[in-house]
Amino acid sequence: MQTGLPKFHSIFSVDCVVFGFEDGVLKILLVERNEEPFNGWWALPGFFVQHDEGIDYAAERILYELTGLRDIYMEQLYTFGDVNRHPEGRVITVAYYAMIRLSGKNELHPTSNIVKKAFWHPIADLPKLGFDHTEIFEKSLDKIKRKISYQPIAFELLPEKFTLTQLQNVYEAILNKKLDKRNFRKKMLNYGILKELDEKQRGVSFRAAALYKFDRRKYAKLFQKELSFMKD
Amino acid sequence: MQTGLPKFHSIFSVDCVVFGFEDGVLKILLVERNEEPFNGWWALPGFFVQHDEGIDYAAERILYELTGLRDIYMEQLYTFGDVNRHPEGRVITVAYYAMIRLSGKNELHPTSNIVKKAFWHPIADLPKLGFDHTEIFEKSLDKIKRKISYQPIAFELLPEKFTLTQLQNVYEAILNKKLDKRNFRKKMLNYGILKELDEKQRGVSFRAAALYKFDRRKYAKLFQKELSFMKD
DNA sequence: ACAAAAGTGTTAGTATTACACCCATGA
DNA sequence: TCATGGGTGTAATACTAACACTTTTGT
Repeated sequence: MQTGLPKFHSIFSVDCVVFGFEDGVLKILLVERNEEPFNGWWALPGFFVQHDEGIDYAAERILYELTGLRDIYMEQLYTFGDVNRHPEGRVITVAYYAMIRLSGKNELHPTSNIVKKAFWHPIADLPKLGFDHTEIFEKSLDKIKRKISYQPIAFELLPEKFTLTQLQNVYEAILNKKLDKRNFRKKMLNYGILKELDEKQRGVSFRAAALYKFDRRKYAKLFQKELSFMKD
Repeated sequence: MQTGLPKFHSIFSVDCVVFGFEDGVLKILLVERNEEPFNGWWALPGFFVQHDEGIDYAAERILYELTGLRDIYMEQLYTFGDVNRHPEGRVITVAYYAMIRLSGKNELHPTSNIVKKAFWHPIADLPKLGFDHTEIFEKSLDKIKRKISYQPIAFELLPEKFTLTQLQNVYEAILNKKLDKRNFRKKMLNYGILKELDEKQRGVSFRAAALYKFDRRKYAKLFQKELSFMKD
């Protein structure tokens, strides 16, 4: 390294909070660590950033290596830089949050042996996590609670085609409160960003619900990038 | 450094977007650099983080050294980590935004010679800045535009005692649009977080306006940390 | 026929918008 | 007395919140 740059360097990492929605329950992805420190503990998927890769890219790479997941919605959350957050030295971490459609069985295939396995865990009763990962998770949850009210991120957790009840369930899981069914539907449909399909739900033992798609084109047109969802 | 930490290290820095409000105009703090790269250019105040200091602390220290400012409202904004954002090597930067009361003449006293001087510049016609600082500034402006609608950050830019018109001017400067005077006042007073003082504005050559204070106590009580300001 | 979830409207209350004139003060 | 900004109210509209029953379907 050259000229004016200082001699003291630091290590930095990324950690990912990956949200998934399954069985009406909001979950995040955890890994069981296979390395010191916190060997055998559960933690968020995360690892060191290479010297020659951008941090956004690193976040995607690391998530892929630790879980086999790729091409999912991901945003930077916050950077945690307390001096003592890593027991073995100064490591600054850039946290990301991500959302994924859990379609039945997404198999998780870590390709790295720094973790023993990866698995989904409901956010309701998270165990104690290694490092400051509990704090990171909490911050990510706050973030999506706010974000879901002005950006259409709920759709990232649902399959392409979904029912209004499923959509409401996502909102309820993230906001952690019940919403009124009639008001919810009225509001959602009013935005004009859902397209009702000719298709109906299949394989249920009761009245089949109409299926909808999120209409990205209409969304982009109507609100150039933003809208006010769900004050409820 | 020990055990499992990798050999590749990186350098990181903090950069600060400091907002001030003066003569009805929103300004940010710039420095004239006295070092390569971008020697002689204007840029955001920023510098490298020490190996043994937390990043929040580093942000405060660096702002103080480059400007003489201390104890001001400051929040982390975003981390910029493209590989090539710094021309001399890999430098990841954590950006902060800050707000300060500009009471007449805040003298700026850099105590470090890595900058020639520090000065306030209106955001309306910012020059080209060094590094990716223009991008950082834009992100910070987006952030406060949003934040001012749900957190009482406008008060950070005003003196302890202010008039409703001054407060409205802050909103207008940040949102970059005119607001209706009657509606603004009604709304603000309705929140119940302003305390009207017995005092009036002095030294003006027209009808003196009533002075108000932001009532932090009431604010904290009413809304445990949040409220919805100004959809206007 | 029954269990389970889908689907549907109205009303009351609250918040938002648009809009224009008189008032108090210092020069 | 004039110039300057301070201060004020109302009506129309849009949004939010609360609330319960009928319909459809598969078993």
